[in-house]
Amino acid sequence: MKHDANGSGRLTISAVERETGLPKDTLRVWERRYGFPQPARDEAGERLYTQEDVNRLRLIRRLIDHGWRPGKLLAASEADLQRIIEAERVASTSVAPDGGVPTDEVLAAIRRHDVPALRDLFQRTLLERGLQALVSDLVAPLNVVIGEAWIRGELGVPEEHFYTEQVQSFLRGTLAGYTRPAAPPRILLTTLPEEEHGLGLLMVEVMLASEGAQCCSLGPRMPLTDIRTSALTSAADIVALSFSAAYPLRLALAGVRTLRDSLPDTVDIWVGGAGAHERLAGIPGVSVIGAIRSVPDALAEWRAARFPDSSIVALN
Amino acid sequence: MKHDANGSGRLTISAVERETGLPKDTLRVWERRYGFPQPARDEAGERLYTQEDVNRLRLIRRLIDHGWRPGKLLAASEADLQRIIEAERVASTSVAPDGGVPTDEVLAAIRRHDVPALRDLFQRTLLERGLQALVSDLVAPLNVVIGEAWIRGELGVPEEHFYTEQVQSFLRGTLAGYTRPAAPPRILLTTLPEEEHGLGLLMVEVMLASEGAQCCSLGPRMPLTDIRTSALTSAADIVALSFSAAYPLRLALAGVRTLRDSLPDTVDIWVGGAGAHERLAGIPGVSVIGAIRSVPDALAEWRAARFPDSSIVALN
DNA sequence: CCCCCAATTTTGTCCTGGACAAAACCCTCT
DNA sequence: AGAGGGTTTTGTCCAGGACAAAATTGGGGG
Repeated sequence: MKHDANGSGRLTISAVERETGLPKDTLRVWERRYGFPQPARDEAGERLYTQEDVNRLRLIRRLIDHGWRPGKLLAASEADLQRIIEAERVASTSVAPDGGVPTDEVLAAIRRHDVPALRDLFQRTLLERGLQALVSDLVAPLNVVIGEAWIRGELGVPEEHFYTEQVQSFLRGTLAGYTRPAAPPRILLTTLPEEEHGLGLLMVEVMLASEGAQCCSLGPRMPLTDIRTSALTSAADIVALSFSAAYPLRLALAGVRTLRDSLPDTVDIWVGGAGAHERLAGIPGVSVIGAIRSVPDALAEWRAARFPDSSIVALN
Repeated sequence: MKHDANGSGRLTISAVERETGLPKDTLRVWERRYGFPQPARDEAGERLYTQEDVNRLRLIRRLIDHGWRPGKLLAASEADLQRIIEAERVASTSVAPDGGVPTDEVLAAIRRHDVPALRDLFQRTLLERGLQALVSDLVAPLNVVIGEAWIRGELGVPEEHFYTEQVQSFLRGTLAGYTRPAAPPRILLTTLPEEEHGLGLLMVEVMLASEGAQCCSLGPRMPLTDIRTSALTSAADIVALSFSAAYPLRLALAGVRTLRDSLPDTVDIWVGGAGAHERLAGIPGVSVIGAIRSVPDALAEWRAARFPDSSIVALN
């Protein structure tokens, strides 16, 4: 059992895996193929990375997530990397149209870790425009803006976590204080095991709950077999899954197909999020929710189909 | 790039790592040494584990976390394991005196995925006994009970997720609606990257916030260097870390030591949770919070030391 | 011109089997 | 009973080879 922390401030390979999210195997194969990083070794021949290595690896990882190829990045000099970052900055700022969202104000608050400022913004938006608008017109665009700021290096990991945490707290809090007469459908919300982002799920839950649906969220990272049993025991009408953009389409297709086959036809499957590709809609019994704002429509449609004459539909 | 999901329902080694939390290296060395698990192989010679394997590995992991030795467990027959579980049951039921916690009622509600029942219970407890008692006298014991029930096979993964999700929602909701005049200290809450359980963190946040401290939670899984920068930019007085029982002491020691070294002496470090071993208290400038109920005392102590004559202390 | 399909390169993950240090355990001696 | 020292257990690391999936490139054909 080797230890991680080491008086000299050097990091072992597992510490680097932890800090960067890059698997050990990948770190070793990069070293073998591209000569970077090239860590020192301790007496036992084990790798010792510098903090410098870690910083650069994080940057490289960010750029890979944004479509750059590892080979390029690992062969790149420091100057090359700076040029690439500059290119990214230009590309993203020209694309993002912030429709009425106080982008700079929010980014500043996040950088300051300013809890009250964020909560005020959410609270104000909630009171002025309502819960659904808060989610679809403020939180959803903010997510995009923040993702982009992160790529440009203007926000770090903790800032992103901080933001996510604040949004989740606020939405959950609002949800908790908000009860309506329960109406069909019963909806089970979760993500597949590789998907650990729970914010999208919560946003959907808010949209659904504010229409009176009975939501039961299992949180993220649920194994397929467990989703199945859970849907059956909770007598769910709909299973809602959320996919982030980073989720590989192939895995999503495979997972949703398997789930579809293992659930009765009476249970619908809804998929949403940036990673919910159109092709998922090709599977019978699976609906793709294109944008968060269209959740209420999808719900109304479901109700109209199942309870054509009921007042349930009129509820909304 | 091998894929995880596989039509036949078999799992690759990385899928098993994900499902059980056991590193690939460990899975391979167990196979080599103890002959379990002994997965089939695909055409390429890669391991394919069964769902059965995963279930047993999960159980074994739980028992290791409870102090059993891997060698025993991996050599054990199915009957041996049952006997060990039985021993655990006896030990746990005799130790855990459920002081007024409606254990059976809660377990039944969880099995039914009964959202209203759980919320009612929390709401009732909140109104009758207050927020801090809700956390320390209901949620904390329930966590133990549910962990034990899981070991005995009476609850599955989705049930545990469901419970966690409901508790988190309720606590966050209550917290969101609860504002007090902000007082020192400023506290940064998070967990180290290997620790993904955020419930303990939230419980601490509730205890602290209800004493008027300024909490800033980053959620779980924060890299060490980011904790450092974040603590500095948010001018935190205290960094609070949570460790579950499964967290290896060695890693906790190493992580906390590194963090301690990288933060100024004016910033205290508090560690709590079932994995917060006494030995962590040996590091100067690190306090171990033994039980969730002692959080308010620790806070009062901090205030008394920093603001001996201030009314801040009297606030509580 | 664009779209689709096949060949090629890139890239991440898996494999084996050996090694070793830290942790846990066990035994003895005070 | 507690401290100290030896032994066993256990998790993590290494090298370097292999290979399949993804991404890219290079044609044709509509």
